[in-house]
Amino acid sequence: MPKRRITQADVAAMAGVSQATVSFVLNDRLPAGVRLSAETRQRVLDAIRITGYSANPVAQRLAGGRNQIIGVFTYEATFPGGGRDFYGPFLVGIEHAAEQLGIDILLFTSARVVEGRRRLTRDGWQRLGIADGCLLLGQHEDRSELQHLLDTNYPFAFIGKRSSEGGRLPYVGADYTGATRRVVERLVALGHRRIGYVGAMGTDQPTTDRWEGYRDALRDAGLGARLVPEEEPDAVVAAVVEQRLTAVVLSPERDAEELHDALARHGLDVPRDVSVLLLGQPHHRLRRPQQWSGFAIPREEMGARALLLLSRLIAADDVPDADLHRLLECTEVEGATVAAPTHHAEPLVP
Amino acid sequence: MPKRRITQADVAAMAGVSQATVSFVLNDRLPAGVRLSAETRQRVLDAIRITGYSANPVAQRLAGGRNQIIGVFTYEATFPGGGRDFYGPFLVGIEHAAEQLGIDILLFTSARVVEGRRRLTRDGWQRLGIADGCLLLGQHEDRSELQHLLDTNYPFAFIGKRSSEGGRLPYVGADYTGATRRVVERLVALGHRRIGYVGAMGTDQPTTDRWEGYRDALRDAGLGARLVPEEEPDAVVAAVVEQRLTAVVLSPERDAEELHDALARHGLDVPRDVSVLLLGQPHHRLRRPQQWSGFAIPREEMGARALLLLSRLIAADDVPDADLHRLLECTEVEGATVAAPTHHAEPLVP
DNA sequence: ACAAGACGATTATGCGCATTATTATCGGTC
DNA sequence: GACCGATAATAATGCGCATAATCGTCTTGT
Repeated sequence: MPKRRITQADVAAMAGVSQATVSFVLNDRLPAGVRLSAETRQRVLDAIRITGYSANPVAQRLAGGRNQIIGVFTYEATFPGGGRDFYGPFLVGIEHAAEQLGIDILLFTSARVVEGRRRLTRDGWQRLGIADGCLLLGQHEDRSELQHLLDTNYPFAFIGKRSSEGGRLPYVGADYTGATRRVVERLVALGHRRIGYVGAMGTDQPTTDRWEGYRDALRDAGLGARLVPEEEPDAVVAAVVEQRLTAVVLSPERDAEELHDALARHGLDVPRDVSVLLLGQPHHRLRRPQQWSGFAIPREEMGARALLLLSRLIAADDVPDADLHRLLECTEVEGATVAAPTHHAEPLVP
Repeated sequence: MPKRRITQADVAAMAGVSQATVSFVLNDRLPAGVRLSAETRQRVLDAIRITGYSANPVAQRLAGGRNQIIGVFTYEATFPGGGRDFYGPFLVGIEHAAEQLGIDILLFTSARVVEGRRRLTRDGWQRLGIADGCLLLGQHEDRSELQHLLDTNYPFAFIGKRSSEGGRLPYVGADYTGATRRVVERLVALGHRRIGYVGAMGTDQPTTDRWEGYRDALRDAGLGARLVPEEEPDAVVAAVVEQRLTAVVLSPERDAEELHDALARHGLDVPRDVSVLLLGQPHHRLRRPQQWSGFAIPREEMGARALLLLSRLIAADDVPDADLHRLLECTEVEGATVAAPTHHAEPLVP
């Protein structure tokens, strides 16, 4: 804030035109019925350059214009449990794209966390208005909020697939289903026949997607799905032993290292006795440098592309439906926790 | 954005008062010459509750009020080289405090990066105005920008010590000098006599502070300072050998792991032959889980406290000078890279 | 010579709030 | 009964911009 900010009125005075004219030139979009001569236009442009004018984003927004700010709302609290480890990469992608586009990022940290979740309260809705649009991320299922979002015509986009609300929610997600499928197919190709899915059977999109990929891959291979919902590592190990699993795919909320240790305590080596594949980056902090096999969610790219999508939605309201949704491929991670099943693990009499 | 946002005018209508009255009640601060009866006040309060009114932050700001948004400006680009690893923790602290205070965070990612540094251009200054105040972080020495900041009376605070501009720059920093001093004293107590400082002799505050702590600790112990400015790990090792150093303190920009490997290649073990202490968290990503000895900068706390300081500056403009600056203690990290010097490393004839 | 456009702008208004200046009413005083 | 100080509020203004509504001045056709 310089001593006296330069306003459109200042520019107008210098160019010898009205404030409105300056606004027209700046937005490069003449309302119907308004015309400007090339010469006037140039005078205004010169004045802008000389004065070093730059728009006041607050006034812009109040007057119903755009201000090159996009909001980021995370449903889950960002910190407890090192949440930033998970959200961080998305943020990096968002910021990277924002930098390219000359956009500022507003983090809605003021929305109080209730029961571990941020909510879009009345206050929250009001605050969204500061930004031209908003990116939403995190698990969340409050129907009324989603509906409200759609009703208001406020530009927004989700990071992470959202198939509810009749597919009208714009998003950029990752193809968990396909990635899980490929990972399982790889196990099958290696000779694994008893492959477990370790994780809770939730109703959230990532979980159902992963399960779908797992189930379909096994079905296509003529094998059966085996859900291991147990929470406790030792219970998981018990299931592995009991069902004579030679490989498990692991939901990323589960602590792979704990499982690894539990397996070791029972004399099972990874990957010799059991292959372990991680379906996405682990949500907890890794304590050891081990390279887990599985796949990686392109979180940075998701963040960046979501911002790009949102920009389009803000700029034009006639974005084709097909462009509203985008699934990015996950990268397979070779890692060191997968191997062909050892012979003795194979039942001699299937 | 609900269908029709509720404004102060709506509340006023319901309470049967004027819009101004609502504003007075909300801000809980009557301008000289204005009085409100307790009864009217209550009616307004009720109307606010019933309508669920919540202020429009944009209008608030345009009218010269506060809007509970604080900006964060980082001088260095946030990403290249995994910068977020360094800035991340500050951000976490800031966000944490922001959540407590009900404040939103605006990241000024729109400021273009020129020569690896973000700059506060005219455009940047203008954009700062969106927020009530701003936190600045990163190395930076542009005098004119600092002066401008002071001139405009815009509330701001630095994260990281800033002694320039006659001590008028508010900051929350870490006590590099004291931490370095204690680390060196610890080495001396262990019996080390030839302790090198590995790092560039820059003019930036962290560097000069660390050097000061190092130099003073050695001086007080009657020992001489030994700067090892070499960049190349092998060159550093050469200096270590040549000067028969038994310990080195390492500037965090240096890659400790590379140095470790270079030492190993020359047959020097850490910490048996050479103790290595890190003066702060390493700026690069660690590839091995080794626990480096040294000290840790309380980055999260710095972020949080800086936000608190900024809040005070925004709320009241009569903050005592003494409260404008704050140095936090660094935590000493025990680690596994320090040990007493082995006898054979000690010169028999000093 | 005069209406009908085309041309090139300007004036006016409002966004939602903070704040300043102003007004209205009443009890008491000289 | 005119005057004053309190009391309790309201009207008016402006922040800087986008945008709708309006207004001159030329040209051109007839």
